[in-house]
Amino acid sequence: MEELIGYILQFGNLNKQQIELVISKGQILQLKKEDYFSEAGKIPKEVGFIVEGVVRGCYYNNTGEEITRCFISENSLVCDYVNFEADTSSSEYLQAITDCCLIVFSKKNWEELSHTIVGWDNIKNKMVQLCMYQKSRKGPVISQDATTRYLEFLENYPLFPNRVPLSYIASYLGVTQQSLSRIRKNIR
Amino acid sequence: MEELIGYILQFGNLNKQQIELVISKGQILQLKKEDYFSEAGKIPKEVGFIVEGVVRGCYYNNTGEEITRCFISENSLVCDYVNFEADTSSSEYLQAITDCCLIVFSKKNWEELSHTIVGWDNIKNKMVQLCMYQKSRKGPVISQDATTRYLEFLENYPLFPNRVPLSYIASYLGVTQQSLSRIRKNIR
DNA sequence: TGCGCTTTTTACCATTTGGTAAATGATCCC
DNA sequence: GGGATCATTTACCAAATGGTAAAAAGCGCA
Repeated sequence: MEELIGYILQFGNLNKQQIELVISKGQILQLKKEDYFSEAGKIPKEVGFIVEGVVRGCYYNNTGEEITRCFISENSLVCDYVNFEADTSSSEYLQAITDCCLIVFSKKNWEELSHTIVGWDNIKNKMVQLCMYQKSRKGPVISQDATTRYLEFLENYPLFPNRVPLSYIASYLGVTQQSLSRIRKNIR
Repeated sequence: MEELIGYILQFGNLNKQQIELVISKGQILQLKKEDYFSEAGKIPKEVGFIVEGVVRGCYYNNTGEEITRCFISENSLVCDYVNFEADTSSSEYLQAITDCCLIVFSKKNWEELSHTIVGWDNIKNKMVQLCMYQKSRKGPVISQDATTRYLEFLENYPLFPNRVPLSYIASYLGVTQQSLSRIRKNIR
């Protein structure tokens, strides 16, 4: 749990008792590679924090193709938060792409923290908003060519090429597998 | 101010007195076409709500090219909110691309609403998070070809081609002006 | 109205990327 | 270990997009 606490304390202060309370509300969840954390068409039921592993956000476009929209790895929240809050159904899947260890909070427990810890809402919203902000900044830039997008991807996620299949990275970058394979070859 | 109040009440309830308080903290701001609402490298000082007009988010990439990252129009918040909250400097410009009428809240006034209206923080955070969420969903999809991106842009922003220059739309969609012009021609 | 300026369109060709298919490489399971 | 399955690379050609340049259209202003 230390990772989670360290993460939270970036956004505000909690005393020992409050930290204990947060810990008591979280549960360990192990996901196997390919397991879903949440699914398109369903209402997200939990907020997660990734202790170990990589999760991707993905959906199927109107031609049935599977598109990877984002990658989320250690020390980050994972949740379709707007739909979690509003009890509305999600439009994407959140899927483990390696074996993962998460700390998860049920909606009930997550809300109880708001009621019992003064200042929790402030911390919570800063966390959520920073996550959303970073997601929008770390993603591939549409006006760059595919090679540049891949090079920037490597800077943002240096370890990923070893951890996740090429096909996921290709769809994330908006190119075909073949093109990405060619780009890799030309870089060397 | 009715537009603003209608917008806010989507996210929670306020009584008449509270509505008056919100109104009293907002100020009208008229922007001329090409004026900046906030600038890269500076700390955002205000939250805005667009009553009339179109604003774009843009920045200069490492080759000095100007990239339009998003469009924001009527009945929407406009603010680099994470940097506004954290008093950190923004990485992009928010620029009026038509004459605009905004209602703006200084940081001081915005924070006073939190202190004086119970439940304001809840409303505020829902507004901000929905804005961030929508921005991430309305944008061009990198895995689609340029024609599809333009067609979806037209669905999301049907009136824009008449209101904003082609060059902004082109950089938003990640294509050159020439390509976008050709795409327009082929669609007809 | 006519001039100068900016925006948009068009044309040409070079380059990048996609689609299809096959070959190679890696992994899993029996 | 061997065979089946999946992931990645390579090749070939077609299609889409970019770069440069010039023409046409639109717009503000005297």
